[in-house]
Amino acid sequence: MPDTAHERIRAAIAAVPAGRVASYGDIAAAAGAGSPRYVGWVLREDGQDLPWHRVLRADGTAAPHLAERQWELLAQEGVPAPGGRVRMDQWRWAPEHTPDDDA
DNA sequence: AGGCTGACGCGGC
DNA sequence: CGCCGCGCCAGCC
Repeated sequence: MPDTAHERIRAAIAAVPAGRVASYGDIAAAAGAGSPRYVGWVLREDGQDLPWHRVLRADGTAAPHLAERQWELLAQEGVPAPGGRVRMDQWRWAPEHTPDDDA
């Protein structure tokens, strides 16, 4: 189990299966990052080798400069983004149990 | 040391 | 539907 939030975030993103998506907030929560911004920071620095295209905003939209690329990659996994927006209520990756099962 | 920014999220107007 | 501010963590100026 990674010590730094940086690694936990990378692990959380890598844990998202193909054909499913997760929001920055989901990743942050699953990794215990505390802030969704931290997720974006990690992806910018160390996300080139991660399935970053499976990470979307909470409302199902994507970052402007990556959107075109993101929809393309997601489409290849079978995730459609009609109107530049993925149906989070349908494609959002649902963890089977609570992430921080420390208790 | 202080202040701004960013692949965000949410409430308020 | 849009714009606004605040909180969040870390980095950069």
